[in-house]
Amino acid sequence: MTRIATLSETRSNCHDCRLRSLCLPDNLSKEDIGELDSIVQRRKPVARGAYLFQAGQRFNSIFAVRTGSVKASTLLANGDEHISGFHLPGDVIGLDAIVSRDHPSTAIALESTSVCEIPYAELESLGDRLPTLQHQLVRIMSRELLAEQSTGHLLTRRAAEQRLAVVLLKFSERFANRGLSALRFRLPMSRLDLGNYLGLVPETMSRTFRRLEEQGLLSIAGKEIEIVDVCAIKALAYGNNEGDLAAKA
Amino acid sequence: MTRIATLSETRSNCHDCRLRSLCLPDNLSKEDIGELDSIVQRRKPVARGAYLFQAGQRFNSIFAVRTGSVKASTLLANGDEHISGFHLPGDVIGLDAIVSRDHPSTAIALESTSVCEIPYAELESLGDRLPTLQHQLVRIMSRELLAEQSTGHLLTRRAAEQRLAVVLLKFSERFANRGLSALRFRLPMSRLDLGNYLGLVPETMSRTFRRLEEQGLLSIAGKEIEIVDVCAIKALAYGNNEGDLAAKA
DNA sequence: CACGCAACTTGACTGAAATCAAAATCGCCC
DNA sequence: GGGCGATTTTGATTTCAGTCAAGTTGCGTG
Repeated sequence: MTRIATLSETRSNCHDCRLRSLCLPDNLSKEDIGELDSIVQRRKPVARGAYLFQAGQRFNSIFAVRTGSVKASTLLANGDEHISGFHLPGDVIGLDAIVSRDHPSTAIALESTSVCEIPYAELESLGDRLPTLQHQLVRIMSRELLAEQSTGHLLTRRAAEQRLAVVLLKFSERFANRGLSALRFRLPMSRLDLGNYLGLVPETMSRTFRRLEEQGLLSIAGKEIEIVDVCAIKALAYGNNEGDLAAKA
Repeated sequence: MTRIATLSETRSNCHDCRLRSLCLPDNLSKEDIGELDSIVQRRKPVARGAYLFQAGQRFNSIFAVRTGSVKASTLLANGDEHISGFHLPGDVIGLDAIVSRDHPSTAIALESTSVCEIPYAELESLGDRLPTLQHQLVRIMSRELLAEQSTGHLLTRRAAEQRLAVVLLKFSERFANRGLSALRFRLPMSRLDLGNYLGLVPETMSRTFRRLEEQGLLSIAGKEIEIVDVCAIKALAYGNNEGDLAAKA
């Protein structure tokens, strides 16, 4: 099974970055992008399992994912792990730490991952001088708010099939936003982790994926997913009709 | 049963507003607050059931709740209502509309409610001139992000008692943040609406409240709630130990 | 390549929340 | 105060995801 979904390598400057329209440079003039460029630190790729930052760590920077993927994880008081999100290239991580000045969760690379690190104090200062940049930051935060609300909605649904259908459609859309196939993609996280995020145990994840495949909605090979019957998946996800939350996040 | 929890009337300017530290004026100098004041529109109280804005409506303003309470509601494709949040005095509403330029949900007053309306274009312009104001807006958005993540976490829990325990503790904390009793408060929303938010049907809400009361954790009179055994509620909410997410949102 | 561990699958069983149905209560308006 | 509609409660039953137990597969490391 060959690899279906791949993000091509992004360039080493914001102006030429393929993910520009999802990230801070969007809406900025060429000159302003140049200024932003000067504060962005392009970190070397980190290996799978590496931490970008840890919960409780002092907040200094936000991070834009360039390649790879990241999960946001919290260690609960009872020793369990809770996964609160998955970040793809183009996502900006760490915005939740701005208010409290420390990171509420740990960011762990799901595969080899490269990020742009943007020191927040410098971003803040630059934003004071470049209003468009500051506005773009606010827009990105608004976008993240919407995404979190959408997750909240999905998690009020009890049915495992529905939860899975919604999250697959959300991934589908996120991949499409990045120029990849909406119908065939590779999920970077384990079934276990995805289940943790969805509030479903591994047994249920296994059964639910299998049911969706047997019903002809999906075709699955390991982590490779093909959405076979988009209409049926959407009907399952949202009730009798398409769209609604999908159009927002 | 007399009314236990009440927010006193806020003053008609930002500087003297009791909710200042939860809202945009926080961290601003007296002069800057004066400038903010000049763009804030203090709307007359609206009646219970009134809309502050509707889903799909063009985004022009954000709203700070001064008195009363508001639910955020979305009409789903299948005709059902989904409730995505409850806003108390000091909360800033509408931040999720910044990116898409239209409101994703409808804001409905749960009781007589007054808000300060802040036209966003004016706020944006003022923020360009007053960096501290813009930074405060970003902090408020970061706070909202945290709160949404916390909701997401609660909703991965399957047990109705745990969901209810967590949400009561969150309300408890929010009331405490506003100078009210953390242990005795009146919930402004119906059991139906709270259940919708939690993904629990009315029957389960009824049973779960009753169980928590029978077990001695709560004392309930209609919408008035008293948390009787804080330790037991926290143990129920978070497993064997206190704190963790509670400390963040 | 072999081994060990983590991830995943499968089957049987259980229990909690949803569903269904109906009754009771509450709040609002005339 | 009465009526009506919405909300809430109560009881019986069903459903489905979690738990328990064990087996299988995949991946990474030496």
